[in-house]
Amino acid sequence: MGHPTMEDVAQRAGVSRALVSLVMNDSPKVSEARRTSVLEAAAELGYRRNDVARRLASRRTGTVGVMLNDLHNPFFAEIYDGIDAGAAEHGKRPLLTTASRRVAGEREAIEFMLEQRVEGMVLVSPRMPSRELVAAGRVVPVVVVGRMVRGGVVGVVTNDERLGPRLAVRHLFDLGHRSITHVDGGSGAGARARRSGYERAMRDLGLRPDVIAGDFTEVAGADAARLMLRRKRLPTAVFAANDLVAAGTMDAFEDVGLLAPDDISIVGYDNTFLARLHHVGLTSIDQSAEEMGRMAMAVLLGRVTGDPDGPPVRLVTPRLVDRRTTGPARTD
Amino acid sequence: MGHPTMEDVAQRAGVSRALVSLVMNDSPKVSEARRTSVLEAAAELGYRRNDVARRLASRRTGTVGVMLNDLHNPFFAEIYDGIDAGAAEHGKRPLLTTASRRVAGEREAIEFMLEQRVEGMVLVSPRMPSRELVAAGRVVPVVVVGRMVRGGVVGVVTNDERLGPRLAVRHLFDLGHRSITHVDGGSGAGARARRSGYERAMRDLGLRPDVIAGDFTEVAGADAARLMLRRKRLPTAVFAANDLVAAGTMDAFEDVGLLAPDDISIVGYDNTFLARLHHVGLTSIDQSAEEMGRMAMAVLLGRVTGDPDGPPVRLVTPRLVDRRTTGPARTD
DNA sequence: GTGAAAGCGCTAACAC
DNA sequence: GTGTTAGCGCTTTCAC
Repeated sequence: MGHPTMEDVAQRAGVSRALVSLVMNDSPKVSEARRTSVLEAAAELGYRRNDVARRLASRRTGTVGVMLNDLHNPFFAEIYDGIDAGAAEHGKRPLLTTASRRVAGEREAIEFMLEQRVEGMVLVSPRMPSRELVAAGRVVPVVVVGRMVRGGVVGVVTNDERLGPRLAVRHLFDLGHRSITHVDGGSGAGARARRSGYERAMRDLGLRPDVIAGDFTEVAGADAARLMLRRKRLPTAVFAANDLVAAGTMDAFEDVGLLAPDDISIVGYDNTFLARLHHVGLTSIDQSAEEMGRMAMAVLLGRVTGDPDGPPVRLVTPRLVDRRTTGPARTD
Repeated sequence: MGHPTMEDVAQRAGVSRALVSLVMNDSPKVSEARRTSVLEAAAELGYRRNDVARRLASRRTGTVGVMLNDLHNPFFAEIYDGIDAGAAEHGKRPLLTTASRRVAGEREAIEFMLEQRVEGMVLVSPRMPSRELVAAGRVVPVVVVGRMVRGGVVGVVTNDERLGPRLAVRHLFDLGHRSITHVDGGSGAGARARRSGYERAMRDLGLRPDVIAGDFTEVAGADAARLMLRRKRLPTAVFAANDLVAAGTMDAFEDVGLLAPDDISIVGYDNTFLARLHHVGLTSIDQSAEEMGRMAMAVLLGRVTGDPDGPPVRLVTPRLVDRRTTGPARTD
């Protein structure tokens, strides 16, 4: 097979293998003459270091695993931007994996990363039981993004799931809405906390919570909307588990001629580019994705190097971004 | 450091290291008794195979590299679905990397994958010069998705960039449009071919092409729209390089009160979920992303195993999906 | 069936 | 500065 080795380079340059290694790692204690001839030999041979061997020999992999639960959710792409930037700043290479929103996919991804001997992992919106996350956290440092995991074994970066829904509900309440339905995220990461936050916020205002089971996808949002349409009374507003759900909900309502904000108000979550598109103009709860990603990497690396700076749980403060899908409650 | 090794397992089970290896690889020639005791010992120790060592020793990595140029473009997520499925079917693990739409990012990603000794790579929409892609293709089998690369060294899966733009232009022409501006993809993958296809289609209909330089992003689309607005005459239709550009264009037009399809018609490309959202309802050119991903993996694996089945270049036939952003040309 | 032994390509002391 | 020598944790003949 092709790939030349250090041995090949060493022979061609007439030096020892160790010297080649030193050159490849930019060691200062190599004479300029040697360095040049080694680099020349390497170039001629098309040598490229074998990171597999390197990792084995040096017993540090220099890579951190990153699992994105769903590549289709733009929110995760934004989080990844922060993770990637954070990793680059610290000289680490992220090993990116995905789970396709399946718990089995998450297990496979985690197992894969562990077999690659990553030095730590950041898991974005995993839906597996906390117990399993903690188990993973006992093998290597782990930071979970997008949901709470208690016990202090794994680091956490997430937004305040009490405040976010409260902002949404309060905003709608102030617009006169009293009948606000929540389409939740089903078994998705943080869905339960978000639902609880919603329920609490509703009760605090003396309103009756109304939850429809969903998932963090457009399809789930559309299904939920159709379910609402079959009921005898339609809510005046919908608080969706995330922007995708909101989009799906709006779609299905639009199919029967109901438009936001005139016929029904809609609030999303995550403030993704989808919400920001002017002709969508979705009112949404922002939780600064990129910053969360960067924060996750910072927390992780602190734990990897053994000197954590700051607490293991970081709570980001969400804020409401008011756009065009919310307005005064319709009066039937 | 933690991680137990095969040696540890072997000692605990009272067998040799080789036997443990056989068990871990499900070799049939191991007695049931041994197998059980080895697996028990492994479980007790929390043994997890070290894939780094495994790959070094077996000199096959079993992984194929996948580079997605931009994690934010939903089109790529859909392509990845196909790639992932294809890889799974063939027992390969994809090693996912991203490039953030920068050529430098692409080089880093490719270099990284090569250092990991991937058995092959599929590069989704790279914007680096063909020369570099061919160079990479001489190191390991490479399949490029989303643009043409000639010479037969690297495999190619892309759509017919003559037909796609032609469908768009023809559709608009049939609706009475004669002034159709193309916002192109700048230096993005396939942007040039798409632009040429547009120009040719226009000329074939006796129309004068009008191109505004862009990029495959919403921002570029919005910029282009604002540029058009500063001109003396507005086209009656816009053919955007992709759905993101189309969305950005629509946004900027909407800012000044111009709506599709009444004031201006818009056609996108890729038919992503964005176009499919009902309240966007973007007319777009579909190129079956998932199938392309699956195809790419099939072509790649054929080349990896040395028995390519079928030609190295696969041309997918695009089709127009007519939605709500295109209508009769306005008559000034 | 099972074990011994020789690597895989590299790093990291340690001598010189 | 440069070379020698052990490994890193595993796979893979090849005997027994």
